[in-house]
Amino acid sequence: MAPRNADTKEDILRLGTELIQLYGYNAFSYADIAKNLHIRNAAVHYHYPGKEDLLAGIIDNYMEKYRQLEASLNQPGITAQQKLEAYMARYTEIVEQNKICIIGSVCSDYNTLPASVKERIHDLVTMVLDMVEKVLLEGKRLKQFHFSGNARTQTLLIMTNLAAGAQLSRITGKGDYLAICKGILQQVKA
Amino acid sequence: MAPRNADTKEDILRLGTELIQLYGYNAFSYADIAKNLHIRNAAVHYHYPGKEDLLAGIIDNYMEKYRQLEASLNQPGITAQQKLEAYMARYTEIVEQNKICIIGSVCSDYNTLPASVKERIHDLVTMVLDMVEKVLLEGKRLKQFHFSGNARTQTLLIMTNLAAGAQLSRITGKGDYLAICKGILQQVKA
DNA sequence: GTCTATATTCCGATAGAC
DNA sequence: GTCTATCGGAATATAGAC
Repeated sequence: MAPRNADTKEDILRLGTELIQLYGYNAFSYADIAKNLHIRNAAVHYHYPGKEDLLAGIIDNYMEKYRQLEASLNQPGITAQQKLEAYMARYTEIVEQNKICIIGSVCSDYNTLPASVKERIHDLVTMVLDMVEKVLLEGKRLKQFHFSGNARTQTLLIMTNLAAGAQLSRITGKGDYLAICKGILQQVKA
Repeated sequence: MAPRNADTKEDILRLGTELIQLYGYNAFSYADIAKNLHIRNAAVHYHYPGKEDLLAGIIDNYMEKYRQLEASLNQPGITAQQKLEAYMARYTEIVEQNKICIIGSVCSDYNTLPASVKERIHDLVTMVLDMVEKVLLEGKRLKQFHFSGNARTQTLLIMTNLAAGAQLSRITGKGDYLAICKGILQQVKA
């Protein structure tokens, strides 16, 4: 009666996320997941009927994690700089594991994805950009940040630095990524 | 005696490049190329025995194009800003065709590629970064550019803005990419 | 240099038993 | 919820004729 492993679905989600970040959406298969979790191909299909369902689940889960991070940062006493650094730390963790962020990874395949998944990706990107923009605006208002131009543009500059910085570090090494992080903070420092 | 089409190899290279930039390395097949060029699967294998050979050729060709661009810019009377804008224009052309740059595209699959291809990608990235850094240094020396921090870091910031900017524009629209371009020039303007 | 034909492997997916 | 078994299709790749 009790399932052999009640968390299989969660395990698939976690592993799928990892495989996308390490090898890309089109480079891993249900067989890879089955092998790693010591279950059969069919069991994966039970939880996620199609690969696109799995991708949708992974993106939803990624959004949820971001929402949790934002909630945990919305506490009195946390400065805008600390919030920005917390967002940056997400990318740093990724880089340290030789991964890239989900968005950058699926972007190569974006034009091959069904509309429903594209929408989810769009929602995820919009959400993250809005979160960071809010932090930049807060920092500027409290004189903790300084930047010319509007907050939206500065957000775009920072997030593209981080996303492609993670990608680049895979090719040229982590040093470049760290230089980028320093450069970002330098630019907005009051 | 004369081949039906002496430029088949060139056509394959051009189309392969396009498919990588539009759909990603793992999302297109030799069948796609054959269909589009109205030749057979086997003919593609004749010119490029394996898909990795094709990828290697595409990267080599991409490097050559960059070398040509740099050579065409190394003429008296061309300002550093004009050079930088010429490099940026490459990305803008890509964005207008809903493509992303080769490097960003293959980065998702990087960990699945053979060492020989990884080295080529590394060489390409190194070359492009060096080219842009040279332009930034020249601009600073001639007081055409202003930026704090070293030229290498500024190069990393700019190139990650462009690479991920192209990726992002696929998801949120070209407006964000254009804002990024304006932001880049704003940052280095003397 | 391109073709036909085919080999092999893998992939995503499903039916039906347990 | 997981299994065995299997299907249809697509991918990479090669042999050999023209």
